[in-house]
Amino acid sequence: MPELPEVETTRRGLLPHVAGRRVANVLLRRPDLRWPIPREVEALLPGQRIEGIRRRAKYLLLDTAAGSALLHLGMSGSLRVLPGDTPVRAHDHVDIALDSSRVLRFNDPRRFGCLLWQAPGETHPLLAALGPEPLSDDFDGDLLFLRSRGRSAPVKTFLMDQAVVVGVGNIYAAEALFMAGISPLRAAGKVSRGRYQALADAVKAILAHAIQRGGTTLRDFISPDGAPGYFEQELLAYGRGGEPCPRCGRPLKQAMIGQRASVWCGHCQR
DNA sequence: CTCTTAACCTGGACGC
DNA sequence: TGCGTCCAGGTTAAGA
Repeated sequence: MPELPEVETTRRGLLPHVAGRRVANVLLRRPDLRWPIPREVEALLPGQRIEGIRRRAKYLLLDTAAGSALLHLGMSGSLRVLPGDTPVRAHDHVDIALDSSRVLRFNDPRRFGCLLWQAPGETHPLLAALGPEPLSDDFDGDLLFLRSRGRSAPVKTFLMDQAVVVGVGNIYAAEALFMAGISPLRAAGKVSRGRYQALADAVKAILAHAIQRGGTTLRDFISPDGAPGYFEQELLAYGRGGEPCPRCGRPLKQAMIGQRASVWCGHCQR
């Protein structure tokens, strides 16, 4: 489900409800999601004051003096702030009850998400090898160009590699490549510096705009207050295989690239 | 290293 | 109505 804009939308939605609140209780309805939930979550989190929420790549970190809860929403996860007496629904796996009598509830049907722990001053191994944030000045066309030299994988696969740049998933990779006029099938190592500059600009523009629209809701993404995202209606390529290209009118192609459904225009994207 | 493939898991859409 | 198949926004692990 969530790429960077959806995770950032979640962060912004949670922040006013969570920052400064104290954790009253932690309830795990199952011991694991993608991985076992470490004992620190139950042992250390209760009683802590949540100082803030950070996002790194598609991860969220709930910061406390005792350490940080590290969350990933996987494909189907969502976090909501609800009244403490809200009835539990299927796949409500974790409750973090707050001293405001509300509860931060983690729902994840497919359980590809995770809840882990990062000790103060440490960097969790999952965060260690991540590439730069796409909306930061550390990310630009030169970085894509330099890191792609000698690589034969399709540029779409390269762009979705979280070690290259974080936050770009299947939706926004398709959109950015469409906007930049680059075929997703082209070998990453054969894209020019100038075209990578256009691609980096497209990534930044699309992610920033999607955040502004509250993310993309395809099936089930919801922000913490229950609102959907409104970017879906602006998607130009993703999910539109066979439809006319918005630029030239020819039918958009669809195929699997790196085991992910991909849509592009064979005329406008080279 | 880089690249490809399979796997994790559930639910919804679709075809018969 | 029911059942089988395929597909889904992510990521890791294993093997070549």
